[in-house]
Amino acid sequence: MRPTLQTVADAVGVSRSTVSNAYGRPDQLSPELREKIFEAARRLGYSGPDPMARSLRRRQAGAIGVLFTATLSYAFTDPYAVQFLRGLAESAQRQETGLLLVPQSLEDEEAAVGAVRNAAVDGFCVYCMPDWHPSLDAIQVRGLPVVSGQRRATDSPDTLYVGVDEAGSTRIAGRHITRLGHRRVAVIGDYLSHDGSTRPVTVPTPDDVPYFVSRERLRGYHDAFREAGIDWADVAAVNAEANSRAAGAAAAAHVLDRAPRPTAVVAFTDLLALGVLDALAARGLRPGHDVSVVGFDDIPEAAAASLTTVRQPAVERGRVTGQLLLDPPDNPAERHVVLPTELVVRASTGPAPTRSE
Amino acid sequence: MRPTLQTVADAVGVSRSTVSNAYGRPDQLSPELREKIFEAARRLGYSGPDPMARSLRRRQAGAIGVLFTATLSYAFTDPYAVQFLRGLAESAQRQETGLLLVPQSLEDEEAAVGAVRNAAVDGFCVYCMPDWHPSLDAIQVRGLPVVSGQRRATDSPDTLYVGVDEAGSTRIAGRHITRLGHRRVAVIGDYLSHDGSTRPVTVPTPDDVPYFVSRERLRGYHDAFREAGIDWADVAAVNAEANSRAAGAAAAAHVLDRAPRPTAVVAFTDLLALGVLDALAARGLRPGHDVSVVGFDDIPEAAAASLTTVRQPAVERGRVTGQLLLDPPDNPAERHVVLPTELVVRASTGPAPTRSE
DNA sequence: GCGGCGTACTGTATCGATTTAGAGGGATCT
DNA sequence: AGATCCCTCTAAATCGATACAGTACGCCGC
Repeated sequence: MRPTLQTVADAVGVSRSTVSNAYGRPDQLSPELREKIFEAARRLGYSGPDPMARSLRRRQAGAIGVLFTATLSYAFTDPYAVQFLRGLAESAQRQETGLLLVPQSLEDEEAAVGAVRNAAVDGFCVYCMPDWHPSLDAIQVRGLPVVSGQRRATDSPDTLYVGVDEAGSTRIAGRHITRLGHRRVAVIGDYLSHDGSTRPVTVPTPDDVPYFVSRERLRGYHDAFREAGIDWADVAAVNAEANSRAAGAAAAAHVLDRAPRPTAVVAFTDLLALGVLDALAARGLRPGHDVSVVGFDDIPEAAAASLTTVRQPAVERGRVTGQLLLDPPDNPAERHVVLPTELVVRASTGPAPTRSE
Repeated sequence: MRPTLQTVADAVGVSRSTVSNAYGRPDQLSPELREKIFEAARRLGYSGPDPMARSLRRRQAGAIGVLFTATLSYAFTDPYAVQFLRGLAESAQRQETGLLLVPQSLEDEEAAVGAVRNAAVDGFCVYCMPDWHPSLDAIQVRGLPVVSGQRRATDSPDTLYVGVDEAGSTRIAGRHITRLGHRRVAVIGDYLSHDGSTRPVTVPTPDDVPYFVSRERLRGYHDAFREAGIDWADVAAVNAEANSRAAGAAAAAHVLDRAPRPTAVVAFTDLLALGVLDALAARGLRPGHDVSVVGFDDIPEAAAASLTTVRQPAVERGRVTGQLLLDPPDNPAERHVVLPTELVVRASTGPAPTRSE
């Protein structure tokens, strides 16, 4: 049988409490006794208080849960997500806390909810989940601190928020496009529709989009385009089945190969925008010349590809998320952090071509 | 006070056990009663059995711990690590298990050991830790299943292993280099010396290297070079302070800027090799022409950079690791998995230049 | 009418620690 | 000498659940 506190206590001839104190509160006993206890522990092969028992008793898990869309494995293929996690990990490490990646799936919602309910964590970080996903409700019920980068109408007012002004950012990006003279534009985004296939969709108004981030980003573009007198009905919208380069390219095909080709394509993420660039390259079209392209995030690859994009502080966002989660401030003002963004203009955007085709 | 099993049991008028069964063993009670219990739970805001209490009682945590060198955040900057994690995550998800990233640090070993001791997990995956790190011993003491990609003399024979034939792989890469006629070669690797700065080091024999993977990779090159009649004392070795592109470039500077410039540089990872390519570019030297470069891993960026490298199955390695961890086979033969590697020859290697400088 | 059996549920011990109040005893102060 | 205090250490309650043995009860067959 594996040794427990009791085993060690008996061996040394002290009480269980004293052994516990030896590990957790060195000031509660004499250094000699403490050393004697450690000695016995070593001899018996006792590796310190059992983490689960300790968690139960102290009512804290020493980990924060991170939710991700789609398969857990997907999280690692998005450079933006990776950066975000980096920041989060930094904060966590400072507090001797681990990161528990909670497997989430879009297909098997039951399993996803189960994972949330069973996660031994002190708080959750919601990274990117569509509004309708039941895991979000399951999290609420757990009653733990939650930091989210998105908002839903049904969210508890306790939910902490760390994000950016999504709509404001894309509004500025949209104005950049319209000032360059573009009037035939297309939008490519994930979660534009509830059904996740790559195909053109009709989005009567941004309010219809079922995922916060996409909704807000669309709203910004919608507003900017309207300001410039563009009829929303003329703006092509294509849903991408995933936030990946390949899906971006596939979505781009739907707008690039059709009669009046748009002169500008705005994408909701850099990964999608890079896919659009791939699609342009495949057709011999010059980015920023024949077709302007805008992304979002400013991942490292964006600079290399000369992609105009909205920069948001990925690592910082993760870091702040971690801080809020591990030590939630009481002051309501501090519970809602909006980080700055910046439009980074590169070569992928340029004046609208004067004559088409 | 938050509701517990007891609260719900009292509300419905049944025993605690029955409520527990309602969640964990639906076959133990009538569907009607089960529904009644869930109804009450919902009404009371009970979100299901407490994960920590459940973990304690069932003696299983529902998570596996992943250790990484250096700061936890570093894990995400290495594409190879990301791929590995992807595979691991896939296996874990299949068993409804989460991944707990256990913060490890090289500076604060105390904290690192503490993190290992406190991790509520069912097993550990050792990804890349220098042999001397005390966390490795701490893991042994925990007595949980461990899958490692490395071997130490002091490792318990129970340790599961998933890896590749490191020395065999670099031996083949080394022969590739010597067959191309290279005789002045340099080696760049991390953990070549115990002290982690970027600088030339003297490594009398591969056995002196304090980290399994580096030791084995060095051994392969050592053997290949000796086969070709190269004097080991003439092989320049440079330690890289980290497994990063920047460190690779910095290390390369030490060999490229010195009198008889090597005609080939072999690096222990693709990340380091990409750094070497950067260093070549900065000096106007042509890879595969003036200087040949070899990496290891075959990360996605390697193909884009035309880097000759050893391909090892990253995702697969993660996947197998997960399987072994969650369901350790009894058969000793299956507890030791060696995955295949392959030398991928690209443009970064070519015949040794006929005359120097 | 009684043994045998299956279903549906209960009671109790247990998982391994932490915490709080407090006991015992020597040193210090008055 | 007596009161006070501090320093160590102990005892008992508690954290929230699960496993297992056991009970109650209805039903079947002979």
